[in-house]
Amino acid sequence: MADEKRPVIMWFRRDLRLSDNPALSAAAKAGGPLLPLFILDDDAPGRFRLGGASRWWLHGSLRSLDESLEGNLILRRGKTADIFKKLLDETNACALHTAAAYEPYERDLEDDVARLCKDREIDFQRHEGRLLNPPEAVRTNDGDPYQVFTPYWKAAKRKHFRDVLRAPSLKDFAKAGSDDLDDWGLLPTKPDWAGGFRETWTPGEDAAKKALSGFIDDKLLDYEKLRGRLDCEPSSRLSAHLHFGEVSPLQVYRAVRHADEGASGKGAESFLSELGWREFCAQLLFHFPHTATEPLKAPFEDFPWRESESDLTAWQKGETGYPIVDAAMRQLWETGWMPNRARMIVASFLTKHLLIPWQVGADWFWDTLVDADLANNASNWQWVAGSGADAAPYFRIFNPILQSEKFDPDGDYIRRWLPELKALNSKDIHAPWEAPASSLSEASIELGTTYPKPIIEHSKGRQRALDAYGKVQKG
DNA sequence: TGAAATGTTGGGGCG
DNA sequence: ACGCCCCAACATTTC
Repeated sequence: MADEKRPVIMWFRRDLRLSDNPALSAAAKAGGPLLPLFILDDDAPGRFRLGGASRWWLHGSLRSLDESLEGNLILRRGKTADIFKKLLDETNACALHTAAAYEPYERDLEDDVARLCKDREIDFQRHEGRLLNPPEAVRTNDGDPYQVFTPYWKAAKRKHFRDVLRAPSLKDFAKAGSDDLDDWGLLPTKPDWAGGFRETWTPGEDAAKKALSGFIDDKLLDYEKLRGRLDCEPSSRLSAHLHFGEVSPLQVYRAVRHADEGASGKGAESFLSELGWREFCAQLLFHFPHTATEPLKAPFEDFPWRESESDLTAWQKGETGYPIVDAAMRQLWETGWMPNRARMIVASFLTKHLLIPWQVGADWFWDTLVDADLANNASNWQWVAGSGADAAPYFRIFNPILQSEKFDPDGDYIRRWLPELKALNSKDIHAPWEAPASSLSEASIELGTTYPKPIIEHSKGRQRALDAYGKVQKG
């Protein structure tokens, strides 16, 4: 076995937790002093480089992980391969453990490191941990990857899942030079746009566990009934915790199943299917890596998208004149997050009413979401746009007014994020341009001044989208 | 996890 | 009592 004195590296990536971390448990058992490492590789091209909101979260998550490791987390910044060359020379490490990654760019980095280790006869081990099922594991009878969600999830749930792992006890740490986290500049300074983030979120493994148990105690039972509602808070809000691996999908799966014993099972099943979508998206990106930026369905390469800087800006700033869209976009800007239903509504509005490419919307989400995740982002945008797997048919166009009436019946969500409409009554708040003049003046609203008129009329936008779709069908 | 257009049915008002 | 029309309510088709 390994020389007792040679350190064992645990390469943390998006698995910033101690419990149920197979790579960490293996590294801890390996014998040598543990060298926990995180690398910030900012040379990543375009879509693979961390967005602004994610950076804010990562800072908190690393701070929390370092505390759990009693200040022993080693931080390095630069090209991954270069850092390992140096670190392996410095420390004479004998082994390197990490959780296997499944995104295109990350896999390349991982392969570079694997080669490096092979050259130096260092034991490199990839472990599971990011997903319930590794992407290769769930296949159709023909051996192909699934492209339809329902049969995918049915097959995925039948697989055997390992047991949840306890956090290993860690005593013997290796020493090595580390950057100061504050020098990485992950937090915004001028301007500090993260005030709403700090009020809304606590990154880190402890907070992730609290969020999970809080969700199970308070929301799971009614999840099926209330999912989609915007005025109450049916969401687990676990997305960013899951993205950074502060909690594993297996921990979530087991906790929810356990809590549900004896109950109807409806809430649990419906919530776990969201976890299923996460798995489904991850395996789609794994098998079809080009879908990070290109449509899965080829005809969409010729889709007649529009280009409109002013429409895009209105959407980004939450000034489209459709309260439900604008409320969601403001929530995103202020807190780095919005609920799934809201994401569908704003994505449908951008790609269908405005005919702006889904990639442009995905870019904005990438920079503004604390849970920005390459696989989820690409697959879900393509799902809405109609170019993806098991996608919504293109003619499925959300009516933002009906969605608003259905999922925010009293307008509470709108009022929360659009203070300028605060005084408007519940009946008129979904479509202020149709409100009687008296309602508007009572609420001190002047359309076009205090709140915009709709940038496009719904029926016109709908018709224009249907025409564009017709062209794609012909081509 | 859509919405709109179109079709069908049946109760009730009315001459 | 009867036929006619209107229209809400629901179902089906279409985009």
